[in-house]
Amino acid sequence: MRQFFLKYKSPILYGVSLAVLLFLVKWLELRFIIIDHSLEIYVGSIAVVFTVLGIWLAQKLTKPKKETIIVEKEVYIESAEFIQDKSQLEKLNLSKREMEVLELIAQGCSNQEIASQLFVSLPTIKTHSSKLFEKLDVNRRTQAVEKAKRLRLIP
Amino acid sequence: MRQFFLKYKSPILYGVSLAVLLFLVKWLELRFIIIDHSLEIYVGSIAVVFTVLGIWLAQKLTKPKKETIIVEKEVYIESAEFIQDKSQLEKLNLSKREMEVLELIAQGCSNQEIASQLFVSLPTIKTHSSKLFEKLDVNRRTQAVEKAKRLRLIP
DNA sequence: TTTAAAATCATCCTTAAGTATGACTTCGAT
DNA sequence: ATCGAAGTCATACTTAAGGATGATTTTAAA
Repeated sequence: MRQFFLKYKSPILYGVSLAVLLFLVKWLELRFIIIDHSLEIYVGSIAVVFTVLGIWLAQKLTKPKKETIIVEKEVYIESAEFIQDKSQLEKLNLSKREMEVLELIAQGCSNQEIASQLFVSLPTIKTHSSKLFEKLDVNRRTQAVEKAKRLRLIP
Repeated sequence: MRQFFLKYKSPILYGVSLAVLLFLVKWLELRFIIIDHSLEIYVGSIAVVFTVLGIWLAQKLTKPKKETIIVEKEVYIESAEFIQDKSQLEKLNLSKREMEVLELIAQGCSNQEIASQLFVSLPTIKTHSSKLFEKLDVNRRTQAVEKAKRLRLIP
């Protein structure tokens, strides 16, 4: 019994409301029909009552309108590819040549090998690496590699 | 003029609708009042019309329900966890001490620093690193680090 | 066009790194 | 108990790396 009521709650309420209203209408009809010139009041009341009923019905029956608010949530994904940290690169102000030398150092090349690969002399590479170490605030190539990887300058 | 209409669209529409309805009511009043026993139809029509009006009003006036949608924004980070390649480790047959030295080399430590950290002498570290390089088939610490990372011996 | 940064090369010097070899100890496995 | 691997330390030597300084040339920007 209770379950039945709960299940058909809305239709029952609507039915009861309608019955009450119709009774009210009939009663009003009897009351006001005998009083001349009061039809306007009667009709106005009906209008108001049924407008309210309509509003109530609409709120009961229609699905609530939705307004979407988009919130961005950061999801961390481990990536196979390497993404260079451009901001760090700017901060450190490494020149193109210094960056090349850094990459070759990271690959395990000796200064002589780097010099050969870049078609310059050994002292040139020494100068580059010295300035590189200064900018990275290190004093050994292994430290430079470790720091560069940590700062995401190289893979 | 057009802007004014757009701004007050809803109130204007409501006003017009109301005027039309009242006119309709008046007209119906005149039509039906002379026909006896048709008051019920008249009142019923009024009820239906204003119920519909109520529904329409409710839908116009109800505030939309806010719904938050979380959008995932991808942020790339380097892999959090490191998985050591045990099979490679076995193949290379690196001793415990050699592995420790390798890790410290990768961190950018000098031989002297490694010696101090492991509480042994500098020549000992040199011996270890020499054997390490031999096993890794390299001849510089930077190459050792590069190869060890490539073989997934160290992060 | 001038100027500053980048890139090049050089020299001198110091230190770190790497190679080779030998010796000693410890410890687990045969 | 013996053997070998691992670990330790030492010496001597060679080479690479790093630091300091100066000079020249390119190149890009003010």
